[in-house]
Amino acid sequence: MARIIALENESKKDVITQKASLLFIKKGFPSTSMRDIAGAIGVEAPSLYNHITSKNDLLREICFRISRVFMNHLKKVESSRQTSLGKIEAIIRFHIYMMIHEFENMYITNHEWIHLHAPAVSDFKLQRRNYRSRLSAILKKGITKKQIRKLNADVAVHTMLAAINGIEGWHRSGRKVDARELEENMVEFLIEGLKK
Amino acid sequence: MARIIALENESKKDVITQKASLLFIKKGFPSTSMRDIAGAIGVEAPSLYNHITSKNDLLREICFRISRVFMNHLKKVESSRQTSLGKIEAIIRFHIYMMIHEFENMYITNHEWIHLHAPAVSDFKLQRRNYRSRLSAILKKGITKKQIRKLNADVAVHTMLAAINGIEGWHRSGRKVDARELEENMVEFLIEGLKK
DNA sequence: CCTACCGATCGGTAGG
DNA sequence: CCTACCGATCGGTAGG
Repeated sequence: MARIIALENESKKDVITQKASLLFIKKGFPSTSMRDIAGAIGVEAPSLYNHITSKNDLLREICFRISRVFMNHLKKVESSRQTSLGKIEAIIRFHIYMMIHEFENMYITNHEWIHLHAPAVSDFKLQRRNYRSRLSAILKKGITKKQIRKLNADVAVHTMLAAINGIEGWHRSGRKVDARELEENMVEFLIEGLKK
Repeated sequence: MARIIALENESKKDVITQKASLLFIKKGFPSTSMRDIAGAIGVEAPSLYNHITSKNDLLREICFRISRVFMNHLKKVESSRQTSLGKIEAIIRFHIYMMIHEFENMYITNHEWIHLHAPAVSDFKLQRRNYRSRLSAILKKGITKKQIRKLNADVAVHTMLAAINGIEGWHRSGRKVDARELEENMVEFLIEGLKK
């Protein structure tokens, strides 16, 4: 019984998060009011607070869930038996996959995290910095082993991640590109730019 | 005399725009209040309205000035005598230059344009679309002439522009990278990815 | 350039 | 899940 109630709460919260995500993308986090979210669901704003803690908490959960997913993936890649270039390609493909299949939460994480509150915002920045410096380490190893072009590794990491995050422009403009074609073209562009 | 007053008004307006830009970057456009801007200058909020029309108008002027600069540059490149790859490199270098030297206004234009009001927002999207499809045309010509790798041109345009706009991450994190090193590494990465 | 102030809207709480 | 409502804050105007 307690189990059923818990499940009902979770699913209602998921509905809120989902509707909120779409509005955050459309209007931005600060311009989306709790009344907007409530209206999209069909309830009054105060009712939302039976399921969530605060508007900012909604944002926090989205950003940290995405952050966790990338951290877990990175750990697997780091401990895999592949060349450095192979690892980078796996990471690139995973970022592309996430931009396509988790677009809403990716967009919000990439753009609205600045509105996180006091401890969360610095935790988030720290995780991000850590993630990128570990990518940088993989690139540097690949450069040493002459698999990767001699580039400034930090510049290369920022460049390739930004390029992939640019897939958002695709969703926004509503252009029709096959996901597979997008992935293959982007991977070729980036890998050929990196490959020695 | 009228001339002098006009110049004074312009310069005061420039101060407002400049201070507002910094706040828009730090807090986002919607979360920046007119009181924030006024406070940063040292006046009361209503005083701002002697120099500007509205908060949204401030955003509009920033976005359309940047848009105009890119359109003018593109026109020059299009009519220049260079290979397609040469044109693309010139455009890449110009985008990098702008991201470094006009960072504040570039950041706002890239991120906050969604908050533009009714006719401006669609004008802006139209200009953007037009600009990108003209870059795409240059790429396609380069592919036909076998100067450029056979890629989906729209994907390539989005990818390279997003990559360059990613320079914002650099400013934000406050990392120290020499502008010249940043430019050369990024150009090499992107051009080698495009070159046949 | 200011003070005084407007109507609207915000996130969130009380109480049921 | 609702109504009723809070204090705060918003963009902007009036009037000087």
